[in-house]
Amino acid sequence: MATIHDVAKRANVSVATVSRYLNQNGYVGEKSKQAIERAIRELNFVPNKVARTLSTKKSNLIGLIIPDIVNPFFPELARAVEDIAYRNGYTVILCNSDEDPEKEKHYLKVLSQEYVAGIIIATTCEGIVQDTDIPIVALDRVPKTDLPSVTTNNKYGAELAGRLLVECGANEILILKGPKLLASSEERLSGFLRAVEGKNIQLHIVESPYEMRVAEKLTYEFLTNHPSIDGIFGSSDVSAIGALKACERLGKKVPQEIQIVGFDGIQLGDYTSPSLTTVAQKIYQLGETAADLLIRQIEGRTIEERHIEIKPELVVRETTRKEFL
Amino acid sequence: MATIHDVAKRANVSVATVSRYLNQNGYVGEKSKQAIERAIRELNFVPNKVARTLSTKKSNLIGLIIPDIVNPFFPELARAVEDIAYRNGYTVILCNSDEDPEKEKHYLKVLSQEYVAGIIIATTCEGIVQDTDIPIVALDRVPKTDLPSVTTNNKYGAELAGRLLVECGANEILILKGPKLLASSEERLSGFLRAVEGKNIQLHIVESPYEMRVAEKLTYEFLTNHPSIDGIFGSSDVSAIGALKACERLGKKVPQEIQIVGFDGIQLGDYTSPSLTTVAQKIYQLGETAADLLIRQIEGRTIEERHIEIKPELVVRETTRKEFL
DNA sequence: TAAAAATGTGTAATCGGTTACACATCAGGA
DNA sequence: TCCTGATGTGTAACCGATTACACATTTTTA
Repeated sequence: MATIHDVAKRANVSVATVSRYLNQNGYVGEKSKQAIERAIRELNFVPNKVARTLSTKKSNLIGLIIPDIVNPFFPELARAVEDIAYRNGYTVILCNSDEDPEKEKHYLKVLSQEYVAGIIIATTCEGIVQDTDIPIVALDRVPKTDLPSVTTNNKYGAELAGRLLVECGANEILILKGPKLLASSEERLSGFLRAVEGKNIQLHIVESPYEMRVAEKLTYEFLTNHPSIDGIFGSSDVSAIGALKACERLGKKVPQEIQIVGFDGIQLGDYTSPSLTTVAQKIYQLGETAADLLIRQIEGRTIEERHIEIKPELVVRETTRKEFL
Repeated sequence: MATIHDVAKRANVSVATVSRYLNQNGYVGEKSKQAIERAIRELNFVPNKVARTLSTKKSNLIGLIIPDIVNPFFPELARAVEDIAYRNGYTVILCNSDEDPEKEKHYLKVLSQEYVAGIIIATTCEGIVQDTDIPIVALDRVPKTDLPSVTTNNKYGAELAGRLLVECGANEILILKGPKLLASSEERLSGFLRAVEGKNIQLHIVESPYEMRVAEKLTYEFLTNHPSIDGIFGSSDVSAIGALKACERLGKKVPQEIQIVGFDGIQLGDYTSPSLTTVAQKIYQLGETAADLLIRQIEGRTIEERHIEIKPELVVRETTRKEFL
């Protein structure tokens, strides 16, 4: 591999000049420029990023910390981040935290050792992030700190779900609430409640983790004891799909006997039968926005908004009835 | 951030000694060791990976090049790779190639500029990989070169699918073959054919990309013209699920009127209704094995097998009939 | 036309590690 | 007792870039 010194020698200039040419800062005369370009071509020179990073203390790497890429919400997010990174000359390091503070800490450490240019973190991270001067953007789940963040307007979205179920004639609704730890889960609950309050609807609230099997089991049990339930709000699509499975097992017709609305808009919801009506987060847009915000920060450009909220969108599919709309 | 020099000074030894201590090579006396440990603790010293990489020309980064993380096959693969990497002190750089040779080339270049320790590549990559001395493992799709590889035994798997359809009484089968470019697609076809040949079964072969919507459309049209088809083999789960959707739209009962078998074993197949019978690749194991093989190579350990094949497994769910088994 | 500003370039230190090599000390075997 | 090999340590070059600073030349400006 040719180095900048080889190029300099061949072009009969100093390394400083080559470096200036490469980074397009400082002055470089026309003649030198030509010579350098020629030398670079002939030597097939590619600048060494590691050396550059060591010197400038800033790499072209972006760290992406998410709970688990296998969770269907995250691939699209990761993809969006990667796309934007790619377009801006950055590369993405993928970190699965499993929401484990130890792993989070480990990755934060590793990433800073790698001099990453910035970090996007979509995980609860209990105030772990603080010490560093690396640009960070919080995604989807805002930690308590006041990091720049990109989130979905959960309350608004859940309200849409609530209104839809009400309009479609649900009278007794089971809410599969998400884990207490997640702020988003509480927001969704409160948004939903706001939509249905005063509508004379009977509500049941069950807390369920965002795992299909568990949600299925909980719903199955609950529906067995409360057969008159005719509407379910899953605080995540995964729970909603679990609920859908439970209805199927119980022989309850969806949407005729029970209507279901999820939240998230993961691809999966489009492939179930019946396909899932849901409040779709604009996942790609979330990732895109976060990456954009991060790169802005990295490059020291001005940031208009530090906290960006993206409105989700109701996607009416087959687990709710159409006749009312 | 403290450097190795700070540690050396504080421990009253030379940087060489500290470095030896850090890397556990060369001799370090007991006294020096104690002093160094103390200094490291007091200074909160963390070695700078970038400097280390520059010096040794080898980082702790592993590049993972896949077509698209959004494709449901890859998150689990990526997760497996990341898990193994994590356990061995490596970190994963995620690259989506979209099967685009330009992007592949770009990433290969970037990764080598980053001095990645190794690369796992799951993409067609037309002989692009060759020049380098970076350890590489081909995953899932073997390029023509003789890179170490980890693949699913596609022929065997497709044969299982064929046998199952035959045993379950299918007489006229539609094969949704994958893209010509993919070797695996041809292997699956040939495996399937081997299983059904001589069984007096009528076959139709349609080429379909691994995209649900397209597969759905193609199947819909084909079934409209060939209503007597009673079995479908999707060369990927995604196509099979598309086919399932098409059957649903046509009012064909699955598995009573048409039976469907997919290939891949993506999570999605478990959540459709009816859930998809499929030949499941051991996706996690594929990723695990590839990562393991790569790290072995990186660390210069001996490699028994350069080409590892993993047998897939029939997962009988609800798109095939049980009574025959 | 002289001073000031802009342009062009090179030298050498620096980023933070690794490691070849030289050298010192010490134990054990002949 | 002398030699040999193991043990322990430091000096300084090196990995491949960036960049502050000094200096030379050319162009503007007054």
